[in-house]
Amino acid sequence: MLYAGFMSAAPPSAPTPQEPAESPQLLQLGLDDDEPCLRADAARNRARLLEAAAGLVAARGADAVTMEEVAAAAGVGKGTVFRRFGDRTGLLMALLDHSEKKLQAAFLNGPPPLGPGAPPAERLRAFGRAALRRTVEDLNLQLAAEPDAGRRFTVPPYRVRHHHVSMLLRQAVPDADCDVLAHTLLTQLDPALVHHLMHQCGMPAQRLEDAWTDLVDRITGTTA
Amino acid sequence: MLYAGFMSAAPPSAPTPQEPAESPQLLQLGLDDDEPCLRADAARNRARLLEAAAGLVAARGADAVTMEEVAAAAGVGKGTVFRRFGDRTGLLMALLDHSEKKLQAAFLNGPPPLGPGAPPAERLRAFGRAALRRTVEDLNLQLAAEPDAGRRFTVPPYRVRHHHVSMLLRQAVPDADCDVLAHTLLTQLDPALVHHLMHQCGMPAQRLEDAWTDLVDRITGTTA
DNA sequence: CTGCAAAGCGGACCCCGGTCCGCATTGTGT
DNA sequence: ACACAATGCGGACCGGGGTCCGCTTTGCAG
Repeated sequence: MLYAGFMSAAPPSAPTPQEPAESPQLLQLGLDDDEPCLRADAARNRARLLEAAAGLVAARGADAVTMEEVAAAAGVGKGTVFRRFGDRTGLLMALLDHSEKKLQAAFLNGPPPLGPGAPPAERLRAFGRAALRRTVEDLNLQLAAEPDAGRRFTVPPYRVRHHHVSMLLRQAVPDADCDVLAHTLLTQLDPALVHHLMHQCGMPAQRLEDAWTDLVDRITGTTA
Repeated sequence: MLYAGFMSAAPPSAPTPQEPAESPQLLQLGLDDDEPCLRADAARNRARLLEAAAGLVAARGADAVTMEEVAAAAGVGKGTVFRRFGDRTGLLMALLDHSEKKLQAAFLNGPPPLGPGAPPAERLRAFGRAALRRTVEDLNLQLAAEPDAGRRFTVPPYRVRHHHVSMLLRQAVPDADCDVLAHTLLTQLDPALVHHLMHQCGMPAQRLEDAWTDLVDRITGTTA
């Protein structure tokens, strides 16, 4: 039962038939809410927990909040939190779920240049810009939600991003090892790195966006 | 006192006057041992702890070993471990220190193509190859030693590597944002990623080396 | 050799994430 | 309406990382 609560972050919203294999087997026409079918009380508690957690995090910062506090604030027992969200990371990721899904929707079905329709290199540039901006929005939470080293790359949101970038790369530079290259690109959007560069090195957000663009240019060979 | 024990991993061995600013102010002619000047008993305990830790880790795997066990095996109190090494990560990093220092020495003063003398792009390729191989050697330990998100980029060994790669990049592609680019390159050597690619995706080590080479080529523009 | 400050020691202690299991709630079939 | 699985609940409990502070050891100065 270690992974409970992770499904909340996984599935993108809809298939996109216009481009080859845009989102493969993990399609699932998304009703906005997740969690297959929860018993009435369970659903209520889940909602309460998310609300309580959001409140506490907003008030005191993510890593000053303990799981027990969240449980108490939601008026449920500690066990309930863990059963629903698996672990601390799971709860925190659930808080980010909505915003992540919005981004996913945007690059999976949204309008170009983020969504399908634009040339791959341009979609890549747009993707980085969008992801970067979203990351900057609530860096702290995202930092606290970072899963431990062992799971960083297996967590659903990351997989979706990787799949997407990998696909765009295959279109732009068919002769490269796009799977690995996609990871390389994605690590430049890693909250921990963004935090380091902005808050510890004092770089402005713009510079990160520029660096992303430059990297995409170098990798794809395009210079636009 | 949070950072105690981290100096053990920091300083490279010697300045290299033959190349511009090879290792800037953090030069310090290195006697092989570190830890400024430890009281007799302290030094003895430190050694015992490292030995005990190494033994336990080798025997049962890094993350099956508790700090208390290490302390007990070394015949000292728990507090001593933490005073000496700061935290769990600190202890684990200390175990890796020797091997890391060897690598540092190799790319700071060693013979080309790793050390000074070869053209920067080639040094970069050699660096990745060497770092990758070292990482693969004791992946588990390295995985367990990974510091939490907040410190990943401020920990001395990383800084040294970053400084080095950054410098080589500045020589190879003066017009790029080498500071950021260096981070991007380095993340491809991250133990967590290497683990993921090799053990969860089943890639052979050779493929990672090739991917590194390819990435360096793309970024520097060289194709050798 | 002796005295004394500084450095080090160690284990009791705290905290928090995560688990477990006996009990309560649900909702379904009849 | 009732019974009875199945699902969920919650708080006691555990383990391990990290801290603290009264005591010991060290080593220097006289």
